[in-house]
Amino acid sequence: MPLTEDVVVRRKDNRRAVALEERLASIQEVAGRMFAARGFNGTSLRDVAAGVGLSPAGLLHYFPDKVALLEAVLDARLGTIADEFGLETGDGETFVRGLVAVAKRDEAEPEVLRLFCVLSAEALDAANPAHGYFTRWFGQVRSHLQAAFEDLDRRGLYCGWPITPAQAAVNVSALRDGVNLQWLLAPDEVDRVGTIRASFAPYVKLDLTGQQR
Amino acid sequence: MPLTEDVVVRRKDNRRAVALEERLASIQEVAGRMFAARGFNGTSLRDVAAGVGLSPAGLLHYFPDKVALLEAVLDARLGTIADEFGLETGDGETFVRGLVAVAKRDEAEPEVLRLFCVLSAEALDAANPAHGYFTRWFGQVRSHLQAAFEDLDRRGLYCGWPITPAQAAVNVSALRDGVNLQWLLAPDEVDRVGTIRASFAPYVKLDLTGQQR
DNA sequence: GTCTATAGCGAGATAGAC
DNA sequence: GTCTATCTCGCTATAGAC
Repeated sequence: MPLTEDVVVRRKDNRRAVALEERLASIQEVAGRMFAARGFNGTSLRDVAAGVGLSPAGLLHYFPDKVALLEAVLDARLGTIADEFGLETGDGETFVRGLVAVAKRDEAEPEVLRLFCVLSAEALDAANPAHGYFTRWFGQVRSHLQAAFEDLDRRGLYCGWPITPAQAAVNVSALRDGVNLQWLLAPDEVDRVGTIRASFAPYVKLDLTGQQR
Repeated sequence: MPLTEDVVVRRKDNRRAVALEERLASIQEVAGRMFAARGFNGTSLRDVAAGVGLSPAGLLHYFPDKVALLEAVLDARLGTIADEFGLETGDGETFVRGLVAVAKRDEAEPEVLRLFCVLSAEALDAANPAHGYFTRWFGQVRSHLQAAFEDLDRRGLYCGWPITPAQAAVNVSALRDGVNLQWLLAPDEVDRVGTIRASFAPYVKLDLTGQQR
């Protein structure tokens, strides 16, 4: 009976595929933590391999080289954030509330913030493999934020004039990045979430003090 | 005549001392440029040595090791900024105007901004030799800014309430750092100086549009 | 799929000649 | 004061056994 054989084979393949996915995910997580702590340049394949219980050569079975590993980490971490909080809906209010919620949640795992801070600074060098990635990312954050403010303006919920939505987008996103850096260096002296939440106040008629999610 | 001999010797020593100072300064400048471009971890002593026309061993005649070189660079670059624009006077208005002037001037040489961005992100790692340096630096910027706002408040020139001078200090300094990062990645899309100047508007009754210095 | 072994490079730092 | 030579180390990546 060829049908049965087919099914068995497919199940086996599925199990294998799932195991592979899990392996890839756990490598990415370990690598992400280490990149966050010591940067991309400061982290060796040996470190990552040891952290995941493999030899360096064993690790390179899953990712052809170090840059591929970096790209996988960035895609996994940043890609998730974007669609996790409904940040792609085009609804300005949802977007703004989503940003505050993300800010709150990130406080629980500062490694993601560090990853972001460290890698984006390293990526200032045009020769860095993540340079294009971060240029694109910052541009997207700005333009999404601008679109959100414009959407709110259409609904009479934007109160920032004469500051334009475009300028407000720069202000809010820059303040966010800057306060991350300061908070990571001195968590006790900086109220990160409060600062981020308050940064919307001059521009948006929304009560952001409540608990979402 | 012992007097004459003494003078000759002292002149010689002076010439030597001056030459040494110049050598040290030029090494610091080259190292600063390279640290700004590729970070501390990403820059090798060989690179710096080549840039200044020495062998690696020759370079280490002037600085005992790589960390000493980093500290010299930081002291030279950041130490200068502080007293250059009267940022230590205790006069709030001078301080605020000085910050705007520094922002304007830095635009001409982005390497300093890059140096700052890259090294401060690397320094998030507690094991980084500049970790303490940057923790201190950010703290000082915040407290100086807070003192400036408090001074202006005493003179009736602070209009930020209910936002406290301390919160305003976090907001302004964080926005500054964040906009630096964004501007370095996309200079054409971000109006850095305008953003920094405008960041004071909600807090301070000063006309900052004019040209100082 | 994971290993050992190793090639090949570049790093930081030292020793000692000149 | 600056060099050459060298030590020792850690890194990325490859080759090939199991």
